[in-house]
Amino acid sequence: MSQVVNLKSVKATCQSCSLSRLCLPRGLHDEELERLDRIVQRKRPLTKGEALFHVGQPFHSLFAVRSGSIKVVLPTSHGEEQIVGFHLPGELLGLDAMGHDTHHCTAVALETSSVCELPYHQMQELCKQIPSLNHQLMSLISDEIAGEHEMLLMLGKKTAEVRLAAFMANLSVRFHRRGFSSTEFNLPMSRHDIANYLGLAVETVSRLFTRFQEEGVIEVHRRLVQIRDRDRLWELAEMGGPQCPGVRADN
Amino acid sequence: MSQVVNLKSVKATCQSCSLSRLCLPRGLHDEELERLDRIVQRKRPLTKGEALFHVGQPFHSLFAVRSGSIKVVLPTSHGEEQIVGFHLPGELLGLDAMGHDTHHCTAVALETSSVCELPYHQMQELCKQIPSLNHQLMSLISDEIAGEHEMLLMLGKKTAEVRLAAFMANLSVRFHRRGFSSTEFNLPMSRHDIANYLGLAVETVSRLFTRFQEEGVIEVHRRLVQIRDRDRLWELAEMGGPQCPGVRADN
DNA sequence: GGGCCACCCTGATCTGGATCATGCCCGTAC
DNA sequence: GTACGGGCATGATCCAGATCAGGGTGGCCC
Repeated sequence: MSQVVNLKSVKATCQSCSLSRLCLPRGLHDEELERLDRIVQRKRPLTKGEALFHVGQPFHSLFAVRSGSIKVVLPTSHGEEQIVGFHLPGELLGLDAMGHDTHHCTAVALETSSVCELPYHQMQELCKQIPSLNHQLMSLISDEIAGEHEMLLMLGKKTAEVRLAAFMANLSVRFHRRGFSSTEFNLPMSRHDIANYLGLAVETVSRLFTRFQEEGVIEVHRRLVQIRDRDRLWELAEMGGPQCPGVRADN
Repeated sequence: MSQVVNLKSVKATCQSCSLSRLCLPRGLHDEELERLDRIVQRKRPLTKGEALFHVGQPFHSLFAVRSGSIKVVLPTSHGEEQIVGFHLPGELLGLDAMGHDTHHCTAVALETSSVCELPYHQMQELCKQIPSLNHQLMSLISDEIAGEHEMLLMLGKKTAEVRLAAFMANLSVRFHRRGFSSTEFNLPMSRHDIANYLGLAVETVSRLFTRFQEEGVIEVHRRLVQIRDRDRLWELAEMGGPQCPGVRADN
C-alpha cells in the first residue's frame, strides 16, 4: 500500500499523454484510447542529427512526434537537400508514404527527440473500427496538405521578409498550442535550416533577424526568440487579413 | 434484340471508365466496383472558368476528375492567386478539406471538364468495408503530398529553366498514363497559369519556350507542344538521376 | 471587311536576394 | 591558457529573373 511506485512501471501511454488534444487521440473515449495505445510502440529517443527513416527505406509505420523536433528533407539531384517541413510534438511523419512501400523523404531529429511508432496496418485496422480515429487521421492529413499549399504560396509569391515573419508567427502559434509561451521560445533549427526551408540564403535570414530586431518586432539571441510586437509581426507576415495562412482554425 | 441501344440509357459507370487503372477503382473487383459506383454522383460538365468549389465553402465531397482539367488555387492576402496544382483525369480534388468542414482552396475548370462527386461520408463508410479502396485512397493521398514536396523543392532550389522543363516532362508522363501521346499534347492552361504555378513571370516562361524551341528540345505553337528531344528535356529537368522527381514509379 | 480583345512574344532596364569575403563569438579540446 | 571550428552577422558585388514597354497574331463579333 505504499505511495512509492516503481518508475519503470510507469509506462507512457496515450491516456496520459499531454498531446492528446493535438495528436491522434483527439476525440477518442477511454476504451478507444486504450486500443490505440496498444498498437503504439514507443521507441528510444533519437539524438540530434539521427535519422528516423531515410528516403527509399521500406515503409511500414507512421510516426508521431512525442517530444523534440524533426525536420523532413528531400535530397536533390545535386547532393543538396530541401527541407520540406519541421515537425513538432503531436504531428505525424510518414504520411507521404502511405499506400506505397518506401519512404519518399528523410526524417532527421533536430534535437534529442522521441517518437511513437504506429504500425500502418494496425492503424488501418483500428481506423476501420474507430470512426473518430479515422476522422482525426484524415484531419491531420488534410492539415498537412493545406500547410504545404500555404508553403507553395510563400515560395511562389512572398518576399524574404514576409516568409521569415510568417515562419516566426507560425512557430509562435504552434508552440503556444503545445503549452509553451507564444512570445518566447528557442528555435530548434539552425539559421541554415531556416534559410533552406524558406528558399533563402543564410545571409538573408541573418540580415532579416537583425532588421526585425532593429524595428523592435522581435529580439533574437542565438536561438532564443522573443516576440516584442505581435501585431507588427503579423502584419509583416501578411496574416492580418480575413484568413490566417499557415495555421488552421483551432477547432 | 436490336444492336441499337438508347444512348441515354448508357450510363457512365466506374466499371466502364477508362481511368480505372489510375483513379479510385484501381484494384477493385467487380462487386466492389459496383458498390463504389453506387455512391458516385456524375455532375453536369463544368465550362471553362467555372468553379467546382470555392475556398470557404462547406466541404462534403471529394471529386475525381473524369475529363478535362482543373486548376486548384489559393487566394493571397492581396487579391492575387497562387495556383497549387493542375489536376488531370483520374486525380482527386478536395483532399485538403477532409476532416474539416470547409474547403481550403478553390477549384476552377481550365476547359470543359466533368467530375465525379464522391460524398465523403459514404466514401469513409465504403473504405471501412473495402480495404483495397481504402488503400487506393491512401495511395492517392500520399501521391498528392509527395508531389507537393517535389514542388517545394522546385520552388526552393531550382532555376526557371529547370522548373519549366520539369513541368513539361511531368505533363508528358501524366498524359501518357492517360492514354494520350507523351510527345504531342495541348497545354490545358495559359502561359499566365504556368508562370503562376512555377513562381515565375509570364515573360520568363515565354522566353524559355522560345529557347527550348531554338535548342530543338520542344516545339511549341500556341498551346500545342511537341517534344522533339526527350532525353535532353529530362536532362534540363534534372530528372536523369537515380530517382525521378515529380512522378511516382508506375506500380 | 474592320475593330476589338485575349493571348503571346521580345527587347530594355531594374532590383531583391544570392554570392563572395571577412570577422566575431562562443563552445570544446588539449 | 591557446587553438580550433561551427554558427552567425555584415559589408561589397553580382546576376537571374522581375518589371516595364511595346508589338504581333489569331479568333470573334458587328
